[in-house]
Amino acid sequence: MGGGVLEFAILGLLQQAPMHGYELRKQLAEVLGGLRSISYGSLYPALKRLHAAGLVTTDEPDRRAPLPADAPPLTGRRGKVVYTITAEGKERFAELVSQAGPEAYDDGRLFGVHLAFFRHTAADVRLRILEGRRRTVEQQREGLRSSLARTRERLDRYTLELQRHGLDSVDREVRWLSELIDSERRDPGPGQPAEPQRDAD
Amino acid sequence: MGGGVLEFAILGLLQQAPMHGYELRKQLAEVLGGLRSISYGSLYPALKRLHAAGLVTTDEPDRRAPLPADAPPLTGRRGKVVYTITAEGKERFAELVSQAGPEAYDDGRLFGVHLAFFRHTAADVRLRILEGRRRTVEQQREGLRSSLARTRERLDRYTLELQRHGLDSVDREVRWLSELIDSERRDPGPGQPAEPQRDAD
DNA sequence: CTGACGATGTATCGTCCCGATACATCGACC
DNA sequence: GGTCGATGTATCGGGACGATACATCGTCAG
Repeated sequence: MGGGVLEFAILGLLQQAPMHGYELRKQLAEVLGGLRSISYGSLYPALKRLHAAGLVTTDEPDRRAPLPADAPPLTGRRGKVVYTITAEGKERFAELVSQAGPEAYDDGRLFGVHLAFFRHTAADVRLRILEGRRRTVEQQREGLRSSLARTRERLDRYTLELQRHGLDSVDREVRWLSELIDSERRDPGPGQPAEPQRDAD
Repeated sequence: MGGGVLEFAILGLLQQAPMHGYELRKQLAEVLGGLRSISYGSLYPALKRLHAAGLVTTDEPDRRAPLPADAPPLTGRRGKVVYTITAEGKERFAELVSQAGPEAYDDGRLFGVHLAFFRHTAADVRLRILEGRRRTVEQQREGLRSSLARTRERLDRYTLELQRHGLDSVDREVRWLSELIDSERRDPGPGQPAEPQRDAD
């Protein structure tokens, strides 16, 4: 729940269709940045937590195979397990998707998941998340800049290059976000732009 | 030891001067990318492991203060602890610094630490690490490229943008590495270019 | 003088996540 | 009939993190 990046992403994928863990993992790798693929050591515990919380159900198929006593160890015949999102799960996902506070953009991974499911997000929330993310990254950039300015002389060439490259990446991220924001403002797409917001909690 | 990114970085910093944990943390944040600062929940366990392995010693100062019995709870008077690298620690650091295999560049964080301590690294090892890193990142780029080509139609605008940005970052990293490699080849700096390597362990 | 505050400083807890690994089934191809 | 690779479920040990508690020190206001 606290971090919960994975749970969020899993709910988002299961929203679209029920899936096996294996399939889930592949989709997850694509959605979450492409490089860093998710490990089973994260996935199955996350699914277990979601199941315990009643947000997904498992469609455990026939493990009623006879299995005669001639196979001594036989720790427990594995079967394919299909995970399906529950009504509560959909509710939770809708909640998560409408979060527009710092928790939605301060962590880059969480921001990535939000972005991946932006089509389930209202236009005004999208805009606030993008702007929040830009502010966060801009602050990082300022931190890096001043740190680099302070230590410029004391560092060797390689460390300097590393920092310069990092600063450049952050700079590009800001520009990328700015483009997204502009484009979002020009064409808000589906979702209410800045609606009532009267009876929010 | 397996991962051991932090241990490596700590040894590298202590190589230069003995330090407190607090100071270590600040320096670490600068060396390791600048953005992601290290947490105490990582730092102190790492120091404990290093201490247990005999790679650092602690200069625990006077905790022989009287402390009369009028302070009931008093879990155990904290004192500043200065960490100093041992001869074994220096040895271990020298080993780590001369690793030029996949473990040095497949993990980006580990590569970052290697780069941060490149001035302790022989010129030929530097070059092999940089080239290895470039190969790794190039493979990531190809993976991303083909994945993007495969799924281009099925993805919405935001996911697409995320992947495009990711691909762009990876692409820039390759170019950055290429510049470093060229520069390294033009001016190898200190360190033997392709030396004996006879009596390694 | 005193007390509040922020920087410095050490340390642990619960939890998430990861890499490695084991176990298991299935189709294809030789 | 045998092996290989893709599919598939699951656990283990350990590293890293955020939050938090505890403790010391200088400083500046009242």
